[in-house]
Amino acid sequence: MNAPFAGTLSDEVDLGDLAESIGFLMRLAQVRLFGQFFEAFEGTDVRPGEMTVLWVIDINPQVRQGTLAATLNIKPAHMTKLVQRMVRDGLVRREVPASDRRSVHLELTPAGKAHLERHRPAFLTVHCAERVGLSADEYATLLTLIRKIALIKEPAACP
Amino acid sequence: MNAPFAGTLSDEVDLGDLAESIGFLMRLAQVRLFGQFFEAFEGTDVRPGEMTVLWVIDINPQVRQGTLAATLNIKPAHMTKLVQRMVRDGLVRREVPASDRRSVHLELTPAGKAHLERHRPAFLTVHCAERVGLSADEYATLLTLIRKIALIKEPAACP
DNA sequence: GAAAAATAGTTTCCGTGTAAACAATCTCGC
DNA sequence: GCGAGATTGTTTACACGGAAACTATTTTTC
Repeated sequence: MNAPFAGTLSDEVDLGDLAESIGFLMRLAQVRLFGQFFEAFEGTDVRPGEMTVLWVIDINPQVRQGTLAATLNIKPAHMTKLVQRMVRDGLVRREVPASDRRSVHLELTPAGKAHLERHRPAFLTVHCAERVGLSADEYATLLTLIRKIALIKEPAACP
Repeated sequence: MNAPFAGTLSDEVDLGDLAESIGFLMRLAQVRLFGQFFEAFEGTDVRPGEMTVLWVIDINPQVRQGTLAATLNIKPAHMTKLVQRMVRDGLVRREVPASDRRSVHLELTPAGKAHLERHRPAFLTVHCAERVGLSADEYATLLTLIRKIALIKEPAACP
C-alpha cells in the first residue's frame, strides 16, 4: 500500500525562527491532528466538521443554523452545504419555525443520534495525550492555553 | 466596510466536551491566527505559505523542492504551484543541477530577498503574545508544547 | 548494456471552504 | 398598513490544497 514512500529524504533543513512561530507550528500541528483523525476513521465516512456539527446539535436541539455556524466558525455558505448533505444522508432534520420563517432549526434524526453514538468513543480518544506525545500534565496545560486563543473575543495589538 | 455584522447573535450554545477536544480547539485557534495574519497583511499580496517558503529558501539556499515540501508538510503537487507562482512573480529562481536532472534546486532572486526583508518584521510580530491574549510565560509554554506535536515523529495509540 | 524498478516533479481532476450577489422574510418608523 | 432597511439563509463563481495518474530521469538487476 505505502510501498516506497519519501522517508529517505535525509537532507537537513534549518527552519530558523520559523520554529518559534506560533502560526507555523499551529498549522503543522493541525495538519498532524487531521492526519490522525482520518487515519482513525479510515473506511468510514466520518468527517471532522460533520462530527462537531452533529455533536452540537445533539446537545442543543432546535439550534438555529446561523448560530451554529457562528459558534463553530463555519461560514454560513459552507454550513448550508454541510446541512444539505447531512439531511440527504438522513442524519439531520431541518425545521422552519412559524415564528420566523427565514430561519432554520436543526435536530438529529434517530439515524443521526445512532451515528453520533457509534462514533463518539473514537471521536473522544483520537487525540488523547499519548497519541500526541504529551504527558497528562502537558496535555491539560496545552488545552487551557489553546482554549484561550480559540475562544476569547478580541485581542490587542503589538508594537 | 463591516457595517451590520453578525455580532447580535445572543443565543447561547453549549459545546459540551467539544471544549475539551484538542482537535476542535486547534482548528478554531488556527482559523483565528489565520484571520489575524490576513488582517495584518491586508492590501499586500503576502500569503502565509509563500512567506514560510521564502523564509526557508533564504536560510537554506539550493534546497531541493521536494525536501522543502516534506519539511513544511506541503504536498509536492501544491509545492509545484507555489513555486511556479513565485517564479512568475520573480521572487524565486529554479535550477536543475547536472548531477540529477530530475530534481530542482531553489534560491531567492534579489527581488525575493527584498520582499522577504520588507515583510519580515510584520511576519515575526503578527502572532505576538499580546495579540493572542496570553502572558509571556503562557506564550513560551504554548510554543514548547505545540512544537512537540508539530515536529515529533511517531506517536503511540490509545486504548 | 538493456529491461525493470525507484525517484522527482508535474498535470489533471476533485473536494473543501470562501466571498459576493441574491431571495425571502421580518422589523420599525411613519 | 407600507416601504426602507436589517436579518437569515442560499446560490454562484472561484481559490486553495490534495490524490492519482503521468513524464522524465536515475539506479538497480540480470
